[in-house]
Amino acid sequence: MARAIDESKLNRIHAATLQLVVEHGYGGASIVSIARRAGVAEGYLYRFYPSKHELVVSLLFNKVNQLISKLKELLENDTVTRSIIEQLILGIFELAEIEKNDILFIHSLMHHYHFQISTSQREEIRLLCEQVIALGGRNGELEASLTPEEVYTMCFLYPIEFIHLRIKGFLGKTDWSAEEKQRVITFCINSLKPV
Amino acid sequence: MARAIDESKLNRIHAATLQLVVEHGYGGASIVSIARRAGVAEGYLYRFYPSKHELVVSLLFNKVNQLISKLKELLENDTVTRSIIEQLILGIFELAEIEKNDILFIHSLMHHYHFQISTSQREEIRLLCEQVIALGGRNGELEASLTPEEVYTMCFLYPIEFIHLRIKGFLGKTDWSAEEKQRVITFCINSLKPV
Amino acid sequence: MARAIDESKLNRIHAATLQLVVEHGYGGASIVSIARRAGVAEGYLYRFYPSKHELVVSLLFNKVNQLISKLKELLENDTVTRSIIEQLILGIFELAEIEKNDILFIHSLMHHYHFQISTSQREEIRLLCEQVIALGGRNGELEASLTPEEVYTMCFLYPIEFIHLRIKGFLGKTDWSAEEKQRVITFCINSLKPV
Amino acid sequence: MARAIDESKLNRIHAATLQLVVEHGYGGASIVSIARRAGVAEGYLYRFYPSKHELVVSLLFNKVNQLISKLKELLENDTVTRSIIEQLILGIFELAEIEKNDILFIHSLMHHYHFQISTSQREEIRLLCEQVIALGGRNGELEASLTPEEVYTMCFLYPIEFIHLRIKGFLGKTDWSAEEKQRVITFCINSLKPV
DNA sequence: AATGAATGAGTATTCATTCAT
DNA sequence: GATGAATGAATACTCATTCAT
Repeated sequence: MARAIDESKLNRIHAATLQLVVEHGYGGASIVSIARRAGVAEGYLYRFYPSKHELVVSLLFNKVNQLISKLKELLENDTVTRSIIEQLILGIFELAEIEKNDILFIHSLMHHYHFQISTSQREEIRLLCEQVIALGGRNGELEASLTPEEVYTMCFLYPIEFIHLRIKGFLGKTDWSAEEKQRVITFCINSLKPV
Repeated sequence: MARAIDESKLNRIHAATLQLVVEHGYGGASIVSIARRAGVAEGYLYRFYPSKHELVVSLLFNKVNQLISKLKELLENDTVTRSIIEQLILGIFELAEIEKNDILFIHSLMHHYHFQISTSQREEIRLLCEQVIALGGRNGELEASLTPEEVYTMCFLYPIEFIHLRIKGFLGKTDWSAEEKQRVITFCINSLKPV
Repeated sequence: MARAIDESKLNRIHAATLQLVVEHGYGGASIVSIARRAGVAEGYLYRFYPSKHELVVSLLFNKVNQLISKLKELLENDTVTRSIIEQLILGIFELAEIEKNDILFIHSLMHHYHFQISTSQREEIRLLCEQVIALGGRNGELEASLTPEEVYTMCFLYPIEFIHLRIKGFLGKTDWSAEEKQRVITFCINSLKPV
Repeated sequence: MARAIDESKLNRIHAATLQLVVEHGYGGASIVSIARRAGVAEGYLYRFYPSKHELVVSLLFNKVNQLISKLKELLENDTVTRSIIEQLILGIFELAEIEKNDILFIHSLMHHYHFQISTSQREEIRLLCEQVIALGGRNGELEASLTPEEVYTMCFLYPIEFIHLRIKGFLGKTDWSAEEKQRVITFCINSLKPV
């Protein structure tokens, strides 16, 4: 009988939060600015989240889940390690091309003092990296002694940092070509393959 | 003769700032807390820096310079690329062992929205990375088509991220052995060497 | 025929309001919490009261009326002052025993900045106290020069404060015995009787 | 070397807080209004108190202490119970005549949901009341079976409530004559004396 | 009739910065 | 020079009230 929840409002809050955290950092993304950009009342988001922190945590969780799901799916449908890694990194690039704020958002918060990728997601990542190692070990594509940390570093962190450095123009360039994507992949695979 | 600036006070301010930024993040390191820990008056540091931001920027600049100087020195005194890279990474580890806050400080701010490694330092880093590539190319130790970005990523960013992940216990472990340091070096060199 | 107002809903609102004001104070009893405890929608009570304030005022009015009616009834059916006072105070205790929130509610609001016993009720109380004085004067049970204020203080305020002090455990004890009730009555009568 | 703390500012904060709590209740005395009336910056009082609540608690403590000290002093210098009680009540009236907000402030908070006279002060009051009872028992001025609660109620609470009822004009009058003060005293003593 | 989505003015509190001493 | 008293704009969050459905 009361009016239905306007889903688009919640979406706009999410979008505004993501955008403002990317643009001005967590501290610079004030509730007022988020509400204003989303076109809702200041107090509205407290109907869904108990605090600004929780809102951002939840958003981070979802964005990281996207990445994890991508890798999970690849591992289920493919058995060539090289191809899995290639698809994963291409997937991260694709995400950055479609919605570059998603990657910048993850990047911004994974290094922020008050945030961390959740314990459960870290565990999931570790298991997936172990699967990659196991698979790569069986068909001789990867060095056997590889640690999950190394796989995580090269397959997740490295592409994310690469994209971040580019978008921020750290060493000049602010975008990337198809060749450069391939180079990131090659670079990653080379570092993981047996000596 | 005017009284000399009390160097020890300034040093204490620097130490307190570094420590508190690492412990509580930039936002959590308040001027009051910095002044209190340094044992000086709140207003005192404004004699040297126009703002908290400038103080931190300056500190970041110095800490990054340490790293750059290290590499510069190595490049001047050594001509074996492998050895240069090894020494650089060992140097970063050594810094983290002696004063882990230095690395955490750099890590914290290089990803912080309001900070960036300065343009001039970025340029210096680029030139040094090019020198490494040139040297490695001449004696066939490195792939010829390597970009400065790749060298920066593997020789600076990767060890720093590794140390950070460990100290924060991202995947469990919170320290590192001599073997693990060697592994980071090998991993880095493998990724850069010719295929 | 229009649907009758759902009396039970209104009752539940009243009960919830009373309870929450007693438990958390006027400020701590939010509309949401009242509505939730009553099992009605937030907006529902605005059909009956223009504001939270009016709701509470009306409730206070009713609760105070109970007390006034008690005394009125006693004055109509009894002519022994001592017995009237005894019955009144026992009545207040009884109320506190059956539904201690009623007394705590009155107590909480009669001292609250934004509330007051209504002018008309204050007048009623004054008249009743005068009746008590007149009656007590006629049969020599009470000091002739007594003021309504004194009667009000000893017969209403004192028992209410006593009950409140006990329930809150001001000086340790949190309940009262039959003897203690008698003592309150004696104490009250002693203070009002001729010297 | 820095400027000295302006004591008058702190005094003005205390005065403003007292006044505004009396005028608009605890909830109605906002930090902005307190600061504005005191002529200081909003944030200033946080140099002395960690919160609005603590500020008010501390003020209440001091005001109640005044009352307790008064009684203590009387008990040390006098041995006639009647005279002690008389002086105490006259002292409370005097306080209300000099600075009626002090009494209203105590009255407002002693009944407020979030405040209470501190445990230690309640204990002090209990001990003093016991002293009064002991003294009054020895020289036959007071009923032997009196409880501290009864003494507290008649000697503290009753005069405070009386003053409050008058100032608020509960039953019409808004001040009191010397005779009326004497009457309060007589009333109090009568209620406590042996039957 | 009854709901509860949505509002936004209001709250206490923080903290970098200024400047009288 | 060095201090720390004082400022006030900015912050996250609350909640009585309105009104579309």
